[in-house]
Amino acid sequence: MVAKKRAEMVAETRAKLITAAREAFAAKGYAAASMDDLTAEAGLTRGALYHNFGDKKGLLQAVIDQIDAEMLARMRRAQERADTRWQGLLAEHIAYIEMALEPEIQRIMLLDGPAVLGDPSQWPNQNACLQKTAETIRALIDEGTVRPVDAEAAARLLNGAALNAALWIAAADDPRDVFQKAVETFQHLAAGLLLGEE
Amino acid sequence: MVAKKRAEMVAETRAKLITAAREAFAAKGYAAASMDDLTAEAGLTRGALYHNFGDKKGLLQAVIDQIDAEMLARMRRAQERADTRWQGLLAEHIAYIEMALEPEIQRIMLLDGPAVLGDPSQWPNQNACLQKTAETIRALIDEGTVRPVDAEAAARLLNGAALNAALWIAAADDPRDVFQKAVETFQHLAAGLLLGEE
DNA sequence: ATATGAACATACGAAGCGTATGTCAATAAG
DNA sequence: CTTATTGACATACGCTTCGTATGTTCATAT
Repeated sequence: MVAKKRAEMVAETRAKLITAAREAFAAKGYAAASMDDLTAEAGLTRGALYHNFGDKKGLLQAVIDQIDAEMLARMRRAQERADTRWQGLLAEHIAYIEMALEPEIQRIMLLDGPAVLGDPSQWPNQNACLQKTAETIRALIDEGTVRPVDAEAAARLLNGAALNAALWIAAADDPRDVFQKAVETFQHLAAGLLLGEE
Repeated sequence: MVAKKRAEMVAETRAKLITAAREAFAAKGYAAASMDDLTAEAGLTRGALYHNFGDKKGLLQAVIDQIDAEMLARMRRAQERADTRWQGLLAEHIAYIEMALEPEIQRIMLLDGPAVLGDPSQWPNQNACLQKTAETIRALIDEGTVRPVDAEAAARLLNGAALNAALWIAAADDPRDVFQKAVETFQHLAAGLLLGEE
């Protein structure tokens, strides 16, 4: 059955372009990645690109959506493996820090993405990672583990701390050593949200 | 005395270019800012730009150095006004959050800068804000207020949290309300670094 | 007085993006 | 079964922009 449905062919074309774009954006950065080059890499031309994604930013958006979904899945798995909900929250962020170590994620999600498309939390995707963290924090507040702070605020600050930790680690001479320090400090910070017995 | 020294004229040219670039980068973003346009705005041509700054990235670097110095001064003033060193640390970051509310700082320092020049901590300027925070934390550890964590790690995570808080506030419908929530949550998080009496 | 070099301006070439237009095949219509 | 239409690309074009190569002017050194 060589013949393929129309929709299948389109999906295949889009997938090839997104894959080529991921590699090009990760390797050269968004601005330096030529659309002629990356479409040729996928065996196509810019025509296919503009037809399917509108413009260069549209392609970046599609790449980001794909990566974001993968990140969300990994965070979810990390959280599910934890014993308590609180440890799940920590595990979630440690997973986030680990992912941010990958050059591809750094370049596309943390540097070029926000610069080109603006604040991630305003993305159509609604920033699934962030939503997920806020949800977890809400549950922790309800069960009395965490102070009654604003869940979204807490999620944003924790994510920001984790993000910077990742950037720091990535640029370090000894990533392993720095990773340890970052995680330790992160846990102390996060503990500031716990409901003490004062 | 109309005649100016050679060095003065050069400094003036550089200042005019940097000023025009700040406005253009802030208004349109780095990528969309045309060097023909911004040099014309300063009453010059691209020749002056390439002579003084090498290339477009060099000009961005100069703009960033200038803004970074201003930010450092504001953080220093905020810290000096505080009663205790710990409150100084908090005041420093609240000042940072406030600054990051300005579109100019957001666009240039938080979005385009890292995307174009890479990780801020690797900048020649050595990221004065970060160094300053780490220094303060070291002092707090020495005086026994803060846990003996890695000072640089703590500085990075706190800065990251503050940064994301600022981005969040900037995109909010009601910045004042969100600002309150962010600051409150930030203080809880930071308190996680304090040496408890456990 | 002349030479030299700094501080710009002008001119040129190359690359890249977006659009406008063309082509082909698949499906819908009659 | 024939024809019209539309989707899915490819090709061609113009415009903008960047970086460099080449002037040009003026101050300062000799």
